[in-house]
Amino acid sequence: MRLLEVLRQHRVKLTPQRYLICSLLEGAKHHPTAEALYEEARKIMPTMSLKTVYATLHELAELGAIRPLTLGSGGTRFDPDPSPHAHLVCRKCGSITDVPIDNPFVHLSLDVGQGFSVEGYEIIFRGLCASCRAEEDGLPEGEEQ
Amino acid sequence: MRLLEVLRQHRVKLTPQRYLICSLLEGAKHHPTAEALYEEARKIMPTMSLKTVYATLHELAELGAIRPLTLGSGGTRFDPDPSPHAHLVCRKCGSITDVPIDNPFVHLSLDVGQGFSVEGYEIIFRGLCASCRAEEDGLPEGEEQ
DNA sequence: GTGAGTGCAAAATGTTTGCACTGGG
DNA sequence: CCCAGTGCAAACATTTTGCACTCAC
Repeated sequence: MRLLEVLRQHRVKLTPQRYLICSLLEGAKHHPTAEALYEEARKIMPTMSLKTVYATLHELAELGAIRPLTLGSGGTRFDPDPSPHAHLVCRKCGSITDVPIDNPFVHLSLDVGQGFSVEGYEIIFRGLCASCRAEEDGLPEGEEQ
Repeated sequence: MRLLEVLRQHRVKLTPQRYLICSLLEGAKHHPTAEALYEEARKIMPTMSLKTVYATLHELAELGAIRPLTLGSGGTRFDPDPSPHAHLVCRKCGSITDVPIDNPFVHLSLDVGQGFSVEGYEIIFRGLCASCRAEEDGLPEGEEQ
């Protein structure tokens, strides 16, 4: 498992808590919050503390193994895939979908000028996902989020 | 004034508080926080409440007149320029600089596939600004952020 | 008797918990 | 007010240390 590998390589002690958090993260398809991971973890290890979840997520982020995403509402989310990709955020259902950066739709140069040396970047597309769009077009009734 | 125009067009009542916040925003060169606007506003209207500042900023954002930026630390910032541009965020001094999107360094298509209809996007480059880079290269002594 | 190795408890180290608190919104 | 996230001290787990003991030679 990738995340466990990273911890091992950095001589971080592999406690049961860290093990559990890593496996939940790795299995998580889409960008969970710390709170969500905490709930999941408690189903398996009821004594798990929220603090530990945060601590572990910060460790993993520090090591570059995961990416924290601040998308504007509802707390930081964590992306178990640290490789470059953009995120599609649906304004209605809040879903977050990945888009590879190396596709014809997105192109960035790391030389942005102004003497700025780029170390990383984030791209967020906001809008409506396919299913919410269908809903909004199809049945215009009570479409509050 | 652009922001006032937008409020008027949407039949939002033009209270003295909203008027003040709009003018401060419009004058602000670089991405103030709600807190900063609040401080400014109180110099002129000492009874202004932080709550009102937030409310007004959210209204303006809702109408697409300004852009909230969640850059990961130090509170949400508000960009009075809603036109497409990326942001360079310096990890050392925290400065935020605009980069036009329509330059050779950045290119995005609004058709990102997956049935997602893009309504807006954000691009954040993280790294070191020119002056912090000079500092870090030049005098390697106590370069903690 | 001596050196290699074992058992065990105390000490040290590192981790987790729980709760109170802060600060943004 | 509410909620995401943090600080802190106490609880806990694991590793290391010191030392007394055993056993083979």
